[in-house]
Amino acid sequence: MNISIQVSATLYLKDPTSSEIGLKILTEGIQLMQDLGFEAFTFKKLAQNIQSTEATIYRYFENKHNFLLYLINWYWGILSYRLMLATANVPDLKQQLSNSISVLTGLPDPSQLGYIAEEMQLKQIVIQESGKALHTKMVDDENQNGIYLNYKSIVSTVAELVKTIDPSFPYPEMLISNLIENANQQRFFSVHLPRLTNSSSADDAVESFSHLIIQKVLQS
Amino acid sequence: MNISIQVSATLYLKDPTSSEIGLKILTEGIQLMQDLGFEAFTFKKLAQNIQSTEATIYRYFENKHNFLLYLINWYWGILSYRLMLATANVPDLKQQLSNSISVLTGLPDPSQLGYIAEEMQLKQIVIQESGKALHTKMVDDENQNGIYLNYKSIVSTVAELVKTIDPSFPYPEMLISNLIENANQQRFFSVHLPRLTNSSSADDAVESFSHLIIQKVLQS
DNA sequence: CATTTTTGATAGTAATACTATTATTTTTGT
DNA sequence: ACAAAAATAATAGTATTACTATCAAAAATG
Repeated sequence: MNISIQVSATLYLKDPTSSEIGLKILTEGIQLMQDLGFEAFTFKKLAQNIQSTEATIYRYFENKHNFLLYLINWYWGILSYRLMLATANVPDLKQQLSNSISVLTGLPDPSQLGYIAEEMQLKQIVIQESGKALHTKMVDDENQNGIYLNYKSIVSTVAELVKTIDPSFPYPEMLISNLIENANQQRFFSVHLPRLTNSSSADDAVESFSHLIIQKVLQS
Repeated sequence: MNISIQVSATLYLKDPTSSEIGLKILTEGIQLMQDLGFEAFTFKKLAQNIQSTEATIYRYFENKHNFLLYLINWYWGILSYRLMLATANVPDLKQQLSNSISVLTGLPDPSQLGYIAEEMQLKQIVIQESGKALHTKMVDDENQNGIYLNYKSIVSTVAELVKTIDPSFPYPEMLISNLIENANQQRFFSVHLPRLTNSSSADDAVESFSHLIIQKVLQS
């Protein structure tokens, strides 16, 4: 059975998970977004890929910007869910935090609890494209529409954990959002600008770095 | 007298600093890029702003993507220069590192040594738009053309400092590129998604956070 | 001051990001 | 099973963008 992940309803005109063709838009859209990148991705090309028409896709999504936001929101929904699983029934707060950092900065593993098939592809899209979705003149409106609630709730949850463990630490939200953003950025660097990082594809330096920062920076 | 900042020659067709109209493209272009954002910015609009024509601007820059890369490269050139100034004749390595972190993560100050008029505007553009320049299918080619040399050299220089101070620290490049990227990201968050950060516009929490990380993470 | 270079003015093209219309197919409620 | 409603396909059309091309006028230069 599939777990339903919440995606803000302001992001679509018609719920793509409610029909065959909607699901095809999602699965083929993810693939095409990865293959072409956001700028070369068009609804026309996607329509051809799924043997449908532009007009049909436009009935689900207002434009490709909103489609990208949908995918990103979906990703944060998945992470939010995995975060819950990873901390449930863990009595020790420091262990909860450590598990959270692994979920947020590590690589998803198909054998992991709560793994969702699309997660790896969505993560790639978040790494490659999320800056283009965020750094727009529309951010403030979109934020008001609750588009970033999933993300903000993740940061807030883990930052609360930090506050409980070390109430004297002055920048809990900054610390967590930094570790999340850094993980994605460093994974991008390791592929395209390896001189800017110490993350090789072999070991998971990004995750280790994150744990190290937490361990050194928090008093307990 | 103005200091000349090196910008990679592969980024322009004709050096914009070599003519009146070229300089106008730069100064008005920076302004318009800030006002409109990268997606709404066009050479046509810029041409109208400087009472010239699209064709003229196209003789200086191949397209707006390259124009943005030029601005970003210019910014890293300025930082690179300020980094040199801030560490010259400072005997203590730890003080050199601390000064470097201030240059890279703090806000420029007009009364500061080596301040360049355009720096603040360029910084804003880097914060808002640099993800769009970087996260493209062309990164690898552009990297080969030396577009990122300024940035890589900054990271490398400061990472070397880290290595000298604490040879046991395993992720020096990651640490520095993280602090640089984080500073820009957090400044964006503080304006648009304040829940994700602890940076208010009043104090400079971003810079303090960066110094704190360095201090806690390195052994000396 | 003749020549080269640069710019201005204008036109044109292919692609993108949509909107609109109507016919056809699919779904659904009874 | 069938009428009504909804969804989709097919097609056309529009404004804008991101350029390229051409040629005359102006400016710089040697």
